[in-house]
Amino acid sequence: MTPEQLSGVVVDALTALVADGALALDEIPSAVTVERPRSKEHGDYATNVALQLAKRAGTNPRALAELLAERLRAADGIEAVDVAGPGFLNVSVAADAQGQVALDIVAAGAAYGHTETLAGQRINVEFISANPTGPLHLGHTRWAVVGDAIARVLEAAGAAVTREFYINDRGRQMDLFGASLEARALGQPVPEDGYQGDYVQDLADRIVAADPGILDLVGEERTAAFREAGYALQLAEQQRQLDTFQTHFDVWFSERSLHESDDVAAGLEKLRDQGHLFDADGALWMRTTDFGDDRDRVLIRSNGELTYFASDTAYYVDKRQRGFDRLIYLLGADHHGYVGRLRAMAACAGDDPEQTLEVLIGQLVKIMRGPEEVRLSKRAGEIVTLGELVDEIGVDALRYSLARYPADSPLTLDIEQITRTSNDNPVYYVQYAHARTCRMMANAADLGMGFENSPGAPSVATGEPFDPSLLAHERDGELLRALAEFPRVVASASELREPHRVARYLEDTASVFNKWYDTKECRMLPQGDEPVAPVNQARLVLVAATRQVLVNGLGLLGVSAPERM
RNA sequence: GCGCCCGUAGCUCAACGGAUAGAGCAUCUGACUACGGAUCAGAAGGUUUGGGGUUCGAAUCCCUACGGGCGCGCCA
Repeated sequence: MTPEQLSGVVVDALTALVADGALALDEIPSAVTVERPRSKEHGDYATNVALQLAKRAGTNPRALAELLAERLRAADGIEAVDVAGPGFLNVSVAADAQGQVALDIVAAGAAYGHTETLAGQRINVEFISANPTGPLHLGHTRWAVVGDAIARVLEAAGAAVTREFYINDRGRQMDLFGASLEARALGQPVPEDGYQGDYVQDLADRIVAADPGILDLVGEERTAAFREAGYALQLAEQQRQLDTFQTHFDVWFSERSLHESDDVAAGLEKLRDQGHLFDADGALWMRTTDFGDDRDRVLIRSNGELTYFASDTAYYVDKRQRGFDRLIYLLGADHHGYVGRLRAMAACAGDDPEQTLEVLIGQLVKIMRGPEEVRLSKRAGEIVTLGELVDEIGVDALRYSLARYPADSPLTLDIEQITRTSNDNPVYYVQYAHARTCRMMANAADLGMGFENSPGAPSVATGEPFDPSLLAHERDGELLRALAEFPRVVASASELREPHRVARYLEDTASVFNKWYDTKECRMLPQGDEPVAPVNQARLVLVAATRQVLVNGLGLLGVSAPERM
């Protein structure tokens, strides 16, 4: 029995109590909170429903709990119900109802954990969105992992998700980039505020090597040629890096394209229709203060140039016109000042930002090498790049290490620790547990254990179908409860946009599995010359279910699940 | 000055308002003729920064003080 199923049983019991007149409740909830208790003494599942509803029902929590307990004891699949503390209901599930979960998981396969909670929603997730003027760095790396994992989790909850990368390929930074490349190619010092890193020299050399004629150009034409050549190379490099990092975008959206098409004009027109634009001091403004921004914002400067914010506004309108219900932006903490004007801008465009816009602020990452902080200084050209991190740490360990923390908390990573291939790094702990399930299943197959066609079919070795009531050991129950929780973890990770919950859950589940494995009474394979018994077959289904959960969970984080390590 | 984020074990971090605040690392004890030991069992480590409040119940919500990070351009 899964938590969801138990929730349904409790709701049925409430409904029956109200129908019988034993309980006065104006509204019966459609679902109740069911938790996996920390302590084993509190049963398989616990619910606080009596504490939540007592006041509304005009009774005290213990009395309501007793009333409910009596009903629940009579329900199918429930072994025992206790009332504890201020009014918690602690429920023990019958072994066969619990064991059935393993079979359900194996039958669901890759779909296990998927829900329909966000079905029908079209969501755009924009993340990284770097300038194409240099390598992706540590900060981008965190957003690559978190943004992609959020997208995966939203998909698992049934949403239609588009991953989008906004290329800031317009404006002053691009021009500075071109000028920096040109200066390097000519052996001149790079301009004030230009790009300093060694990679600029490398790029300049590659550009000249590919097109020696570029040096014969003059003036702005030459600067622009360097800018465009550098843009192409850097963008391709970013795309290649993200590809090897298992982060794949559906849309690479160029800021320039907004201006080359009519999008900016159309976006401004829409805002004008809504009545939130005005002229002052020779510039065009948006009255974002109408919607809580702390100052109005300029869209067209008095010199006629469009601001970055004008692009962002047009981009927002464009996304909405492409049919997205909800736009999620992942921004670094250094951009949090931008949130207010984004929300106000959405409101100026006639939307309710509460419904259409969601800005997730990610905190910065500090990186250590043992006791030493690895200093990042873009000005001095010292940056830790995505490529370097992948080379040193590996895709799986790097992704996992960044995915297991909430994005809104500052993070310190120790390179020495996460490169260690021991259980210092939880990614190997989870992957090892998965590899172990694979080896066990292979061993079982060697003994003729296994199921043909479907796991409910009679076992090849015993001729008996899976009997869920044989998974009756305390450790079996612990493992089943952990596995049953997965869909709920995925759903909450998607609702809260917190994929780290999946990682924490996987560590917990791997730990429960390892404890189960270490329990002598729970051996899956027969020992010595013993024949294969139905209980061995039942445990094989449990192992197969564990493997499925670990595979599905690692998949949500974009981390591989190797069969051998 | 105003605004946002944060403060939990020695370190890095968990904990949809729930029961005795949990993991890993580091420290100390144990289990290897093993379904893969990259594992498991155990010890020790806490006034959840301080102080008020809200309620059946607060690390979590509100107020406040202190400490840390970041942001407040007709820059991008």
